[in-house]
Amino acid sequence: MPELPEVETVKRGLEELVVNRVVESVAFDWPKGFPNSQTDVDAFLLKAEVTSIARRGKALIITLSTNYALVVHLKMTGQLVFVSDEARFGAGHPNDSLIHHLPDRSTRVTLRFADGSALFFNDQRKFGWMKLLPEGQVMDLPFFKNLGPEPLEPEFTSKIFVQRFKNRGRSTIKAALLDQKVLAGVGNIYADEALFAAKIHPATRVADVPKKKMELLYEELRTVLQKSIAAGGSSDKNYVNAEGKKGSYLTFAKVFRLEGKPCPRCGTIIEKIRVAGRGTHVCPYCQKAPKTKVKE
DNA sequence: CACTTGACCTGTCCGC
DNA sequence: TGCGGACAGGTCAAGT
Repeated sequence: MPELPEVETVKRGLEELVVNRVVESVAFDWPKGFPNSQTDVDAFLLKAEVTSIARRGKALIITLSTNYALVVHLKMTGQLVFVSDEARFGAGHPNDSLIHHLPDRSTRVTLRFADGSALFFNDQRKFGWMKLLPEGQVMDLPFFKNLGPEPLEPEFTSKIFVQRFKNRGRSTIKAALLDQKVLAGVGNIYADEALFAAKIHPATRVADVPKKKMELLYEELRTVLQKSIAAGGSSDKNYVNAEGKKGSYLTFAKVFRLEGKPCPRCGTIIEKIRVAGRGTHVCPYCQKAPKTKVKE
């Protein structure tokens, strides 16, 4: 699921909802996704206060007063959902209805706070993970090694963007966009949307994309990511924010999951093909296929 | 090293 | 209705 805009949305929600809360209990039985020992949890998570929330790429970093941090990756179907204590917070809280549904069968870890509220880590497909480790060791996790720059940072210029694709000339532009070593945070939805906006066919070799087009792609990618954050991200299926609510970006999407519908720019029917091993949405007229034919 | 493919899981949808 | 297969927002390891 979550790509940069979705994870950013969750991050902002957690800042509002869980910072300053104190962990009262932890329920977990998922060695693969949350491998920490009970001893670690007791020592560094129990009684800890949540001090801040950060995002790097598609990962969240929840920092604790114990100088440990919880690092969370939601992968395809992960959710971090906060639920208030109905009795304490009163009826009418935005997600009161969730109280009666969570935990559910996809709940892998439950953090209960001292004030009666709770944070649920749900993950239907169990691809996600959460690790508790000293704050100073967070960036040593394999996930953060070689992770590319944040595309929305002000210092991330068009020039740097173009440079990141050096040595990737023979891969398709879509595969390169999805490669977290090139850029952090882009996934299947925003790769397709940005390539459509820049009128680049996803199967084009990087070396065959003119510099002008790369510069346009830079602009369009950032625009798409920003618009999605403003819309609270995309909810194709599982994604919800920290209040359990869906994002609305897909109502603005131009090609993603719109195969069979007319292109909003030219009316040609949008096609779904396979590029970089992923389902890929293109307008065959706006995004001219490269000469070297790729299997569809 | 650059690049591609399959594996990791669970659930759903589609065709027979 | 039942069953098999393909597919799903992401990374990894292992292959070429």
